[in-house]
Amino acid sequence: MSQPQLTNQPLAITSSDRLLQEMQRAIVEGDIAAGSKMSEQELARRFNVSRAPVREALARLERCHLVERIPNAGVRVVTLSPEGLLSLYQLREELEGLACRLAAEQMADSEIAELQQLLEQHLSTQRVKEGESYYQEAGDVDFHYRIIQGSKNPYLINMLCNELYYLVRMYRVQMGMIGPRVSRAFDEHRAILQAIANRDGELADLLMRRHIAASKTNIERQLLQERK
Amino acid sequence: MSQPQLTNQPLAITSSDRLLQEMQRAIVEGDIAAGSKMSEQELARRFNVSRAPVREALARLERCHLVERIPNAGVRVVTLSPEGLLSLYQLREELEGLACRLAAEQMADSEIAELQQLLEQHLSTQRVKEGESYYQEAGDVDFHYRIIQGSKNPYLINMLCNELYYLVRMYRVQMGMIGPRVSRAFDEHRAILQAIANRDGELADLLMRRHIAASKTNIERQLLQERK
DNA sequence: GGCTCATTAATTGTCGACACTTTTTGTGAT
DNA sequence: ATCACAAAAAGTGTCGACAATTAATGAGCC
Repeated sequence: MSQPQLTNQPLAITSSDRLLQEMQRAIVEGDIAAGSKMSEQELARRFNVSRAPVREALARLERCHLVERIPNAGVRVVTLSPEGLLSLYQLREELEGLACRLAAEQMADSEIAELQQLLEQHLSTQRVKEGESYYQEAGDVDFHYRIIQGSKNPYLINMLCNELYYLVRMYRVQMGMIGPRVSRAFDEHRAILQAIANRDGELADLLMRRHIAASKTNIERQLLQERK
Repeated sequence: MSQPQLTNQPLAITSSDRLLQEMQRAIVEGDIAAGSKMSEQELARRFNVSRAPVREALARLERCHLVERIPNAGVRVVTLSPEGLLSLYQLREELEGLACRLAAEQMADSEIAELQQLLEQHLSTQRVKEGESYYQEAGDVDFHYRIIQGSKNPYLINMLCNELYYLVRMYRVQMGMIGPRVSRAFDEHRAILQAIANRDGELADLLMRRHIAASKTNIERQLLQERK
């Protein structure tokens, strides 16, 4: 039940890989504040490496939209905003909808069966550990991840699993939004998978869009609640 | 009527910017063969710079899917394939369709008017220089570019204008596909823009998907013709 | 006191050199 | 001749230092 592997490189091989993972985690979880500026030298000192791997890692962070870089002026962590969240989820709806449609065509029967099994397993685990949100998050990630992989479209996979995933997670974490919606999400997952099993791409597409839209409004509500 | 500016940095400021542009052009136009391996040292010698900016440029080339990098083993130019083309255009259909839907909501009346004017201008230029494909290409790029910008969704803009654009262009160029389809494409452009002007996002979405699908089958036909 | 401009400090971009990994070459055995 | 294994060559990853650019500091003027 471990966190699924979202990158091709199994474990940190090189220095910059380690850095990347550390900084991804730090930014996503807010250890490095949103909007703050990151000095290359400071990071180099902090992690006991040269500036070269730091630059490499920063370039990759920019790639997954966690930092913004201005030439000759350095990088700063992105700032979260309702508009940003909306833009991000607009894309997710479209892309994951497409992923479902393709998965309904491309996934092997064995892959679908595996995923069904995994889903039931998550559900039982969830029932035991009621309210323990981490497992929900892990299960949710796992489900979406497998469907995206099932689309067999390498560009789509790269966008969702490498370029957009961490920012989505950052929004969720920093808005304290890994919350309830558990049983409902499970039901929605099951319906989506059933549509895929029936090779009904259109329906799977529609259901996934609704699923993500629901998640979006859920976060938006949370966001408004904090500001009132 | 110059090539529209697809990147935020107006002109090459830093060394790696220059390198990036040179290599993008070289790869897209086939000066550096698809599938060939690129040595950092060799590139450094060839462009009279150190390896540092070369690495920077290569990282950005990877970002727009023009090269693939294997840790500790170097980078090689991507290879073109019918499957790759299909995957790419599947995404484009979806993303540019979304761009149209958003543009229908977000574009200012003035922006739409400008684009209409530009389109007519392209058409007249095209009629004069019948068959001169470059102008067609430039006009096409320009049209799509403006609509994408009109979506006002920064992630969508980045994906289409920075990450996918050059690969799309590589497929078109290396398959000798900047060809006819001129007047028809213009008509399709006009219909799409009209739908946007009418604030009919649904229709603009549909028309754009068809427009791209037509372009795709056009390239596929070309590809099959070459192999017969 | 606030603004402009020159000077200083800090940060990024680039360079050449070294350490480690991968690939190639070459040697010997089956 | 083919294959396995070892040595060498090439290439990537990392390091520290210098050059160029940007941001910060302070003096002078209004």
